[in-house]
Amino acid sequence: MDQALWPSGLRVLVIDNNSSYLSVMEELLIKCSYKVTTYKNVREAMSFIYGNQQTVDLIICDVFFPTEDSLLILQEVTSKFGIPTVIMSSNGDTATVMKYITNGASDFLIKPLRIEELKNIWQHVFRKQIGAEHRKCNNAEHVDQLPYRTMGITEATATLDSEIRENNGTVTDIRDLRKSRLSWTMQLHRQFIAAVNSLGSDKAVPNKILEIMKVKHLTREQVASHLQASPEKFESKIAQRWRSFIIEP
DNA sequence: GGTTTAATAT
DNA sequence: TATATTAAAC
Repeated sequence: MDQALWPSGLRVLVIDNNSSYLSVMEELLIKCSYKVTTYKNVREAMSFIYGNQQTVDLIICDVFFPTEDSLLILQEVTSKFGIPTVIMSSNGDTATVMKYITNGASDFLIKPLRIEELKNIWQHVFRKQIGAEHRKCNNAEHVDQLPYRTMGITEATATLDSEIRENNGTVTDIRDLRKSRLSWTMQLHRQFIAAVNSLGSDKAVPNKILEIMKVKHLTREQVASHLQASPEKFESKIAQRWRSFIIEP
């Protein structure tokens, strides 16, 4: 293969709680002549990204089952900074892969990763950029405006024109007189999840979530309702019970 | 008495 | 099914 064709120096951030596999990944990626940064948890990795903006081109992240909210933190950051994310897992059942891909992951790779696969991951960086340009030209609705549970990005949905947005895409107002009830869009849901995560899963109550989200015309009741329906909340509760079950039987 | 959550309604 | 509303529980 022609070494010159590879985008050497691509800055890759790897997140995996298994430190031995983290070093395996680092070794493989360095062989691809990428620049590698490694982190053992999502939280630290995200603060690195916030502190060093535009120094990461691609993120490779392990699925941290059962605390899947890490994926949602990733989503928030990647959508904010436009960094493509590749998910890796030893378990590659179709439902799981589908779930991550439809939630914005650029690729889903099965462990153990071969260097042949890593040599090609740079394509996601370009694909993402091209996709963004394409969306701009077509004046297509943004993925963030789709309902957060939609399975396919091709599904047609009316845009919420009166969702007032800032430049970074953050929803600041949900008022829409055409709609009788609120629709939780991808972006609104991300902000919700970000708020839940910034509190703990134990301290995440409707009032505090609402306070952090800073979305005009969003009510405590709406947040409460969403919190009940939130699969993330549900799953983290299961995880919590799991832990307490294991620790104190 | 406000807030949260379970249950129920739409 | 997703969101809203009710009402019990905290």
